[in-house]
Amino acid sequence: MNAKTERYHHGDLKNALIEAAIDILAEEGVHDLSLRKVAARAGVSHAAPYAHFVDKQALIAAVSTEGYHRLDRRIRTARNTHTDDPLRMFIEAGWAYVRFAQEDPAYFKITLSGVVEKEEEYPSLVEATANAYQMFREIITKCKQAGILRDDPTDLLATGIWGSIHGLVMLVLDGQISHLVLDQFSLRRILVFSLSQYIQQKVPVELYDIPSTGKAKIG
Amino acid sequence: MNAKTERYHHGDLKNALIEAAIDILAEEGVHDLSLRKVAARAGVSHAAPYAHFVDKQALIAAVSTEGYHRLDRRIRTARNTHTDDPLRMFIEAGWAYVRFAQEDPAYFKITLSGVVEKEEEYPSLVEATANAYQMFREIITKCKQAGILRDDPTDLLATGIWGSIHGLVMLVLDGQISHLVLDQFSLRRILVFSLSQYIQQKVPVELYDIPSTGKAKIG
DNA sequence: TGTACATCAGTGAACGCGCGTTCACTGATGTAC
DNA sequence: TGTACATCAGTGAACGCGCGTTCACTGATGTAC
Repeated sequence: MNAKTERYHHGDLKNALIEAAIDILAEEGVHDLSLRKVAARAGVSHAAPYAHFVDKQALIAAVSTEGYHRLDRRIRTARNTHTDDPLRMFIEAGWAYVRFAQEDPAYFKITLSGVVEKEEEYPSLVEATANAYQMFREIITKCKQAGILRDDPTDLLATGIWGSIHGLVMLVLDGQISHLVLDQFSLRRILVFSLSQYIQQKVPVELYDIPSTGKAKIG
Repeated sequence: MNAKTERYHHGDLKNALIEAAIDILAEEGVHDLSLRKVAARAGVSHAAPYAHFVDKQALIAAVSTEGYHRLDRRIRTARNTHTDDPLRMFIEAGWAYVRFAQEDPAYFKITLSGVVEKEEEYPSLVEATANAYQMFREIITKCKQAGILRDDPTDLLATGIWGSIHGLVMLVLDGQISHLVLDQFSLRRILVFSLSQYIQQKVPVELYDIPSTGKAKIG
């Protein structure tokens, strides 16, 4: 199916439009996202999107769905990287959420800020959100089994922890956290501090540092 | 100064415009807030606001400032009502935040979502945010002294706890929390659960219930 | 108290803009024979 | 392989709309004498 690219007039306008929208979000923000700009960026006339989306809402729903997929993929990667160390898995999963938000604030916000009004009309969006939440639940279950988290109801833990991470991210993105605070404590540090309130054992100091992407190890 | 109402053509258009904006936020949401609607609602022509605000941003900054004042007032009330019971004070302060957001989601969002771009140009807004944060810090300090909270840096505690409450609220307002979860646990219950992660003693069960506004007491 | 003038809050017409959406169309591709 | 037709992705003009902002003005209030 991928080989079909460029087959028709454009080839894969639908996905090109989604990508264009994501680019605009990254470069100009939520308030400058319009169907006309998306079309222009994809190199088609401003009426072309209507061949693929019934209206603007539908495009946004598609963008949001893709956002959940990407977020899901990132957290899943963090989980799979640390299957043998649940504590680390827990923290890196949260950190993946923070990084996703920081790297593309407008995209993160449109994905998670419930801009889509009638969510039930977009089944793939509903599925994407459910999948992401389900994976998050699995991480929590694993941590409960490992004794990292207390044996509280998973949904209660999930909601509290998600809220903790989400709120921290939102406050930072919206410039609500004073520089006086952010100069004292890195975002990573604040995240680990928040998460450690839920953790039933001492968190090793090295987890307070942002993990390097290289493979170098000391010792 | 209050007696001056109705003195001039309108009397107190500046504040009337702020109130009109708040009404529109409550009834129509953030996306339907325009200078023209605000003016119409206040009963003046659409150019009249320019006698009091240099542009739309300035009006929004004033609305946001007033939002911080109201939020501040609510939390302060919760604090003053429970000076002799720090644990309760802590939880009711958080609950005041949640209630404020729930009662007027759009107003809460515009106040806390950093819509105002050049915040430093609006000193009274900066002052309002600083005051609210300062009061929150005081509550936390009091709880540390009472042994309710651990002796971590106040700013770290403040940021973590604020993030916890804020994230929970945002996820609920944006419809991200599944009904399957909200049917199991009330928002109050989730809030107390989140806060109790920070609390260094057992939280009495009755705090899981929403406090009645009446003065009736059992026993 | 009365008149002349200054101040300034609020008016109403006008501006240019970008928006979402529609519609008759064009023209490239796919399909039947 | 070649022709006729159907399909449908993309075009471009047009629509009506509400927006933020400006500007010359009006008319009520405050002030000086």
